[in-house]
Amino acid sequence: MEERASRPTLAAVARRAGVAASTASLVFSGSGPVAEATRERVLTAARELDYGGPDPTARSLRRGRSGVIGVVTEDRLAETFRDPVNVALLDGIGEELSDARLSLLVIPMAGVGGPDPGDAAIDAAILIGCTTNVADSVASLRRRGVPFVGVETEPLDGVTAIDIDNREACAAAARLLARLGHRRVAVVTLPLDPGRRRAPLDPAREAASTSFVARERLAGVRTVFPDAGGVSAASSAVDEGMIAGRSLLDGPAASRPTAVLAQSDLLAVGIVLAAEERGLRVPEDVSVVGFDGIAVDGLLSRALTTLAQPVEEKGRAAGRAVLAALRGERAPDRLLQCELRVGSTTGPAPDDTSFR
Amino acid sequence: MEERASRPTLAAVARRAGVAASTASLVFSGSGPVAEATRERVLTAARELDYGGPDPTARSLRRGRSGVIGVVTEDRLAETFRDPVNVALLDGIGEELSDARLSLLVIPMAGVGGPDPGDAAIDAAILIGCTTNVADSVASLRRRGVPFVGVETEPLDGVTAIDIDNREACAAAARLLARLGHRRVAVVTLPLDPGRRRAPLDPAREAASTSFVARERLAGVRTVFPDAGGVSAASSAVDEGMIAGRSLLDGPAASRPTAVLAQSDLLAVGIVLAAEERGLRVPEDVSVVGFDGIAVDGLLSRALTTLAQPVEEKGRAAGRAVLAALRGERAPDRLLQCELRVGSTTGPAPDDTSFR
DNA sequence: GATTCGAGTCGAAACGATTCGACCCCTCGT
DNA sequence: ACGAGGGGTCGAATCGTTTCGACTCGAATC
Repeated sequence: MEERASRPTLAAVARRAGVAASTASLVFSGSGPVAEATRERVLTAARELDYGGPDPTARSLRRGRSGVIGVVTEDRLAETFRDPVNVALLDGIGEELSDARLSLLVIPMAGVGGPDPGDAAIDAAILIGCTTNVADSVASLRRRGVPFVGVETEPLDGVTAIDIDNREACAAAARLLARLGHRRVAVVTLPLDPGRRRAPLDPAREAASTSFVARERLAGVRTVFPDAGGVSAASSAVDEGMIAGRSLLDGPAASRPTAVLAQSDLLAVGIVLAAEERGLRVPEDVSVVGFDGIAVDGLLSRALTTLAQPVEEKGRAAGRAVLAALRGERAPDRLLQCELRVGSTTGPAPDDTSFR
Repeated sequence: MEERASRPTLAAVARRAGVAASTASLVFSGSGPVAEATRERVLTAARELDYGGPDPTARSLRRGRSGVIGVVTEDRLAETFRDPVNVALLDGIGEELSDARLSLLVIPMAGVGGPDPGDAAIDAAILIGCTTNVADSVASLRRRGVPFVGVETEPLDGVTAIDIDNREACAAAARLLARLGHRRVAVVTLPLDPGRRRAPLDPAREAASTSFVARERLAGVRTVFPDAGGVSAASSAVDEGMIAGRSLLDGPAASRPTAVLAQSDLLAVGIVLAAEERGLRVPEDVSVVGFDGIAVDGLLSRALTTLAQPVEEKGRAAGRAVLAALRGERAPDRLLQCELRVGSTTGPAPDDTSFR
């Protein structure tokens, strides 16, 4: 394979067709009048030289647009696709964008060793799943003058925010548990900061947390259970949920939480598994609530009580917002509501002798 | 927002720092010696002007590389993410690529109204899930001189092929059914051609099919059941499977197939549902086999008999191959094996009065 | 003390297109 | 018949870098 035998250029095609490069350009871009005969001649020359059309990079440089929308994700590429929430989100975004003939560039967030979001040739960007370390990416995009929208990021100046009502959703779940008689509830949070440390919650860590989503969801629970404690996980995954579940469910029944609110369904599944591992029955001994409403049926043989978020609608909204940003407009913020979907992992609080 | 207030350029930074643009370039690219004092001066100037680093497009144009790998998929963007096989594949690809600091550009295949694969600024490409209409994309990439690898595409000249052994896998499933006494088996194929027509199989259509995967899988079945007929689906989806299932399972028991081999798990699920809809028991009245080995547990309350393919390994292999292609090398072809995973949707053929 | 060497810097030439203004010539209107 | 208008074409400038060869200057070499 003669790999890099230089490809023909527009200039070469023009020369062969006996026209100026500018005229040949007109033929391919379609902007501007060209005589039918000339067009024919240029197209023929292109075919003869096996010219595949204008070079995208050169075209982008000159035009100032690349036709690519960046999707900045928190994790490494590999992990982005492993989370069903991200996938559903991308699905929604893609739906809006493919109509506009735009491509989707998946970019890992700044600072994890991958390429800098600013190093990609993109016209606009969407920040998704960027919970812990959004600042670098935002700065990078701003410096580059790339317009962007945020999906569940901290409120950012001049940036359209597409959010779900995390606080109210979690408050609703907490109210359910309160109604069922639970008093000792624990929360398993998403990673709180770039270090992704697994550790018990404490006020200092919470205050220092860079994860807007984790803080909001926690705050929602606290509106009902002001003293709720818990632990933070290192990622949204089943095995992380198990680790967190073990640390919460070990110890005597009198101090054990009777309900656990997980900040993702995957974590929730892990907690259920950890409970079963310990011989605890769900929901008789401990209730578990998840978040997301993704299909976890494959992982769990029962219906998880969860907060179902309209994730595809969120994606579509983000897609529309970034399209607006591209036009220089600013789409209004959105705050989508979740639905509390009661499954079979929640039930009345167990009789608690320590309260008698 | 003053959207397009032109951003500072490298030249502006250089001017401010009192050095030549070429020297400033050296500072950012790191290639070539620069005095510490000069570097400091340039960096300071950059900071003062809020310069975010060299423009990626201009850099790409000059360097001839963009740091982006294209993933060409059959469907529209939106549909790409809806198929769990694609997602798992992307996951595997991303794993290999993120180490190389490359980004992933998802490009819908040529000819569906989206952007042409050649219109994207990519260094190399991977063709995935391109079953029906790969020719245009291949031609486009070739004309552009973009190296690429194919995942389950037709064998292509000079292109590394990452395949699974579709033929042998389907033959193995067919042997299982033969062993169970089945004689009348039908196949539900993936789309056979760009038209994605739903229709009974016939030799002419099969010969004209542009889908390598569909043909191979069908051929595998035919090694055991040379006369197996069936229908083609319009896409790999549960509802398509139901449509296909209905068309196969209507009619008297004597002519009805006793087993159906679907070319994807999603189709298989649809067929099981169609059977149940008709009051047929699976597997007592009809056996169903899928393909892929993805988690369909959420869709079906039983374990599907299926051909599990090593889809993440396939993705990683594709990632490694494209990295090699980027270096101008050609990675060897791979032919990965599938595993016949027997679930509870297959069983002995029903007693068949027409054979007595 | 002349010579070589290399670190550091610079200017100019790509990279491959698009776009703007100028120009030509033919047609149409009056 | 003459000016206006517009379709069609062209040349030149531009987009923002990187890279190549050349040049300078101080230090090391013999």
